[in-house]
Amino acid sequence: MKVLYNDGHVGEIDDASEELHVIRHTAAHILAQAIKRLYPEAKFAYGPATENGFYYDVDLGDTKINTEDFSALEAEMKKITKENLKIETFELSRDEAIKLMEERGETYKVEHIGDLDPAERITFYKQGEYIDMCVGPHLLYTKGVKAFKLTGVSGAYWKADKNNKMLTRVNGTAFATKDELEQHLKMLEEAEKRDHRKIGREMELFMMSDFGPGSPFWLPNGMAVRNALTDYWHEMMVKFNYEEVLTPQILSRSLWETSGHWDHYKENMYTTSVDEEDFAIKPMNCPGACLIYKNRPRSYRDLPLKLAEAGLDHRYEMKGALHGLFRVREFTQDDAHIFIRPDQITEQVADASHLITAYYAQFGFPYRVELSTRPENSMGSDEDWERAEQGLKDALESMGIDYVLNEGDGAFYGPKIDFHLTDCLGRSWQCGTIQLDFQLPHNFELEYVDSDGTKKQPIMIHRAGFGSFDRFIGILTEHYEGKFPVWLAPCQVKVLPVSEKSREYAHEVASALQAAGIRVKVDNRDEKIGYKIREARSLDRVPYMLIIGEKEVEAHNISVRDRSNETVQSTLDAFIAKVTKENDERLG
RNA sequence: GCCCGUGUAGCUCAGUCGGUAGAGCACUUCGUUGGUAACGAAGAGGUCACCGGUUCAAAUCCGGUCGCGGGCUCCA
Repeated sequence: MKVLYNDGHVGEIDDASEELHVIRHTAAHILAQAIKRLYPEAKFAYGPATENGFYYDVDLGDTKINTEDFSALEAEMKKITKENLKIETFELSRDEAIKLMEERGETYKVEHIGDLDPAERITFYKQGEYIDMCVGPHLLYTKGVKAFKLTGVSGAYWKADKNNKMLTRVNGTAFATKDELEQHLKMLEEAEKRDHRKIGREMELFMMSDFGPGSPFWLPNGMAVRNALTDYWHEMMVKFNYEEVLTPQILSRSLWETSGHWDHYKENMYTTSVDEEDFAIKPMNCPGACLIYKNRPRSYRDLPLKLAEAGLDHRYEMKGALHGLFRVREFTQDDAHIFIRPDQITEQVADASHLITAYYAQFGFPYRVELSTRPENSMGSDEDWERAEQGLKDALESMGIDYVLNEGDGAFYGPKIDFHLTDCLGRSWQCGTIQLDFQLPHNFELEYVDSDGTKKQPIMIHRAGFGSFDRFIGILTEHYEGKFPVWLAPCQVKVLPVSEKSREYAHEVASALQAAGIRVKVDNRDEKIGYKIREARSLDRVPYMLIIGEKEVEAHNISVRDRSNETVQSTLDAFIAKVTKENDERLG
């Protein structure tokens, strides 16, 4: 595909994702041009291509745009592509650029020029009457944007700073072809169908109440999933040689002062006062783990000390940020704190990585890994950081894991590895994280006696695999569309008597399943079999239905209908063996 | 917290110009005893989110609060 670079030369790009980026960027300009035609008072801020489309931030004064205006806006954009305007580029000196933008009333662009490095070239793109300051590259003609759609309007702060003015952000997406756009829109529809808030209601997994915004209530079915996931977690903790602990919910202010949370995290913490002393409900589990470490003297022989905690944390999140199970105000982390000697970094980071990748293999999630290194304003010595970063790299390389390096993106207390899983719709979620921490061992004056008898400071690893049980169940719900694998399904087998004549036998069958540790329910209602099947399928999403009628009573067997909607005859014992085996699948 | 939108029965939604509410599903009861994705009938269920204002009269118009949705910001 041919593109126009900002020095005026026409180049060729052949990478599909780069092409898409240019198409979307040009679409953003076409959007701005259309906005300017319909709203002449509009002033433009930024209008980039993004991962999923493009947007333009615009100041419309007191005018409001909403989705009802989109058809007019899209029609104007369509018109601009049909006009097939030639896209041209030119360069101006700083003063000329400011003059041009001032003439056109583009105050945000003028401010932007002021923020640029004085040495930087200032280039413009022009199509018809529309001129935008832009580094490009762009398409050669507006006709090159063949498939686009406006997807929403929202607010966005100028320069993403909440102290600045709120601008109007018009979001859209564009693709190389109409087919690809259609496919994308279908994916969004599919995502809506899988929304865990909708499925959670249908399957009665969890509920929300206005009495506790951002705090899920776990209903019996959701609790069954959660317990199954927790059982799996326990098994993995044993397998990976962790010891499980539980630390208190409410701890004194002085602890949070020591950890630094009182100074740096207080606005997210719920605080209370008892006996004229300040307390806080824990937003994290690490300070508690540090106290356990300090409970007695530690030897170098005790390390690594691997403490796992399914810790319930409370964090005040801004109400606009709350979203189903994905973003809540109380959640249980699958947390762990690993206290190690400096020589154990590589080995223990690799161990934690093995655990996290084992989780993702269990659920069939592909994943990618990012390593974030020392930021500015970090604490600790150059030597510590270098050793820690090298340790993380060595661990990943020893496992043959490819990773993206984010220079300067680490926490102030240490470098970290993030695991981003990809669900069945191609959406990415950061769940697993491994963070090295020099700060808390320092603040809490943690130490161990080394082999030479001297006291040394351990390094702490924070690590989570699911992130939180709550959010992970939300992700799993969408990933499986509620059709959980047998071992996670809230109801594993639903027994459906055809009529009253087979009820007694149905209950016998159910009792046998229950005795075998299988989660089973009987649909006793006075309804026709087709009705019961429909509900078990579409609402409960059960892996197995047992159809029990007079034929089964007589033959003393069962009819098993699975998710493929095939029905087979089986003996009860054979079916119990099959389900039991599937229930143990996670143990492998 | 900010921007935009939104709030009517458990769920999904109608409700015109202001005249104190409707459907389907779910629920209850009765009838039906059925064979692989919705059996029939009847009944019950609502301070129209909440508070205030305008009006003879408010689900409807206005203001505020709260919740929810999509974003921003932040994040497990």
